[in-house]
Amino acid sequence: MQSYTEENYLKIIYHLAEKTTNVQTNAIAEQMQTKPASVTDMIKKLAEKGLIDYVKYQGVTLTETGKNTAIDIVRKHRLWEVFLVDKLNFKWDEVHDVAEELEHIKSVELIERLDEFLGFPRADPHGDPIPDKNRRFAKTQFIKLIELKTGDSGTITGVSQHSSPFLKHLEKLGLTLGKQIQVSDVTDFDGSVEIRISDKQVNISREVAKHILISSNGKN
Amino acid sequence: MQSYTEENYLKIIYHLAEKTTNVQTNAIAEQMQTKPASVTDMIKKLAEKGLIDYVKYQGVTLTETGKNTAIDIVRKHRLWEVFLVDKLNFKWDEVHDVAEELEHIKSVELIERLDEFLGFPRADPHGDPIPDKNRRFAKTQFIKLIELKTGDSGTITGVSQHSSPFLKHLEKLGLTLGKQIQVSDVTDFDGSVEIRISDKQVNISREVAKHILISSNGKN
DNA sequence: AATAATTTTTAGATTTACCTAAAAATAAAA
DNA sequence: TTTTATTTTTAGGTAAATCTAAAAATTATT
Repeated sequence: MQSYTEENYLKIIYHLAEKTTNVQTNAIAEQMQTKPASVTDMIKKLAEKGLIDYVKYQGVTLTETGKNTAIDIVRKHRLWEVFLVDKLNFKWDEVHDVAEELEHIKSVELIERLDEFLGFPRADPHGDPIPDKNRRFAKTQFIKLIELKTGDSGTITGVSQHSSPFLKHLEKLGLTLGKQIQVSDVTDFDGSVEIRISDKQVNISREVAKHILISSNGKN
Repeated sequence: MQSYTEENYLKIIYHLAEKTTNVQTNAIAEQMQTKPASVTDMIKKLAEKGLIDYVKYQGVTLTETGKNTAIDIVRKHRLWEVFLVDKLNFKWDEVHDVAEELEHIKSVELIERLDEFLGFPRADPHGDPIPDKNRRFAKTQFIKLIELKTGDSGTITGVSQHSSPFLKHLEKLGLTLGKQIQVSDVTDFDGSVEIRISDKQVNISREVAKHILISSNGKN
């Protein structure tokens, strides 16, 4: 049985491990909004509990057990987000903080029933995949909007940034999940992308385009 | 902003205060499953924060602020119980522990939307009243089944014991909320009560009858 | 009212998750 | 390959919530 804090460490290590194999102390500290010294304390403890492998100065990796725990938390977080949006009519930019709390509720039964109640959703309101109860993720084939060439089209199926300002911005532009888009131009000057969506033309910055995930309908 | 633990203290003091005006250290300790010495520490802290009035050796009472906080927690607890039973098909004897965790989720918006989603229920699955967002309880007029005389009838509208064995027992006997009953006999010997429910006769012990709450249809 | 029993508080420790400041190890630059 | 910069760890300490054991206050009993 882990504490709230331990669970947060595992979750953060899990997410960091999606980018780098050996997760560093400073990276964890930044995500946890704490100091590196505190992280060292905690990772020692997690290592003792067999949740991570830890070699001094070399960063950490999750053990099987640690990874399972992390995936369970991710699953809970995303299911609660679906609940908040689908059932309680929260907007996609309002759900993160609440889900951050709800993800620590311990009952297994609760999550299985919630999953069923929600119709076994495979993605959360931001398009992130929801692992099933056996911790298996549906295969998803995302491509970043920024990687599309002029003429390419696809469907918006996710975002890789969950900050409220970013999501509100997308919403204002009509760039929500499920929308069909086509790249009509890529500006040489600043790399901003001109896209067609529902017969309108919108221009988005490179920075925005980097965080929109597209399931491609194939090139041109 | 209170900690999880502080909230539990306030909630427990609130419930104890329904029976006695000055809530004693030992009583709190028992409910909190902790030691009196720990309680003394905590009530000092709560008193400093202005959540309770505390005179050494004289027990505590909730201040206005403390009471409000406690009612908010009770409201959350009961709304979540309704959610678990009505939406996720939990049984009434399975919801307490999970609701005990859920009641500490902080978002006000969440609770208001949950309340609406559930259709603004006025009682939880055990018949306990749910305060509205202004902390007002619906007036309820309960009478204990044990207080009914032979011939009296009424509707089961609550229970004053939430333990799983007790609730399972009631369910087996068909004594669930909303059921119409009539007292057909009270045994002199052991005080057990014979009742008629849906044309069946069931006999319940004094102990059980004490914890069933009836909204009376008037005497005889 | 004096004694006994109970309740409550104090004193001093422990554990968890933090912190700062300084030392040690590793990585990058001259 | 030294020197410098960065990262990480150690050492020592703090605050929250708990504990045990003993002292003090209150309540009950003779």
